[in-house]
Amino acid sequence: MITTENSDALAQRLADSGLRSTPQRGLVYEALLKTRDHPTADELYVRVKSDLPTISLATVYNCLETLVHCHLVRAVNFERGPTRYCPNLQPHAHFHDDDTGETHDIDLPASLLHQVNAVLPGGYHSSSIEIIFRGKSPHRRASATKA
Amino acid sequence: MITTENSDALAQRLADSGLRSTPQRGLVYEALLKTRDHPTADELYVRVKSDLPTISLATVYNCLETLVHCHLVRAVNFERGPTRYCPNLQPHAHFHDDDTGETHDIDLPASLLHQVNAVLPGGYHSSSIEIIFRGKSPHRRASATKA
DNA sequence: CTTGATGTTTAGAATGATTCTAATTCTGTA
DNA sequence: TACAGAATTAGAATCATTCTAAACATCAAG
Repeated sequence: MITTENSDALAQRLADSGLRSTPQRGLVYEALLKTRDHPTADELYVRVKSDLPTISLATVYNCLETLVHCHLVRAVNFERGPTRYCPNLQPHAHFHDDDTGETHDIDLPASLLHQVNAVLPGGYHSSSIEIIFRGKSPHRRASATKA
Repeated sequence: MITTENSDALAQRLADSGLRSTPQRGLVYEALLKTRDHPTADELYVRVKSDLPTISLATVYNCLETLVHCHLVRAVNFERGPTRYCPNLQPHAHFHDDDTGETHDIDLPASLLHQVNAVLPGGYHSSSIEIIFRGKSPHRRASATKA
């Protein structure tokens, strides 16, 4: 599963960001490519440890951060930090402003939800759909307000 | 902002679930309705404390869990638990199987992403879109596999 | 109106993922 | 070879959340 292609891609992407190619980074990436599941840092740590017993959990975290930064890997965890709550029960998406950290509600027409739901292959039944945007929102004032 | 309507709705929903209406639950709900932001449990704790100084953080968590359970409040935090990583760079959504805990990739046509993006009001610019489904997926085998 | 049974709240301890720190090791280049 | 910056490491620290056990409140039955 680890191919010269993948190794090269990794080395190339790292170089693009001015970063070094290291065994640890290679192994973490390799371990990730080897499976179709969505492992946690801890699970990867266990898997990589058999090849490189001296690797530390912190390094696995570091490598993952690097891989995400190089756009070779996607972090499938949506919000870092504490859970937030809202009393808005209408179907809506959330927009996270990268600059201010604010979360805004975005109304979602029912028709769009149907269309999104329609991409599910047969046999899948969703009880909820969560849509999160991330980016820049229009500022009302010069200074940022909270959350 | 706290109206008889809201109080009644709360009492009603609680009753529907066989739960009691308590000052703590009322205050947490009220505090949540009072603002359009998306407060954390900790922020709500601070706000509610001025009305009921003896309330504890654990109670705020409990009340929020109750409100979510009664469908009066939505928890805007997507994944509890550790971050997961995937090397699939194609645009795709994630489907969380409620039964097995597995995460499956769902392909997303570019056209759908454009449509989703189109719901953003003017001035919003998203750099990423995350779509998470939750529900039941078709089982291949009788027993569940991991993650 | 007493007595349970059960539901709630509370403070503080425990958990668990992640990040930080400071020391060590490595690598590429002068 | 030797230095500077990058990377790794182990372990401590952080922080949101959950757990625990005890105290409290409330309702229904006698």
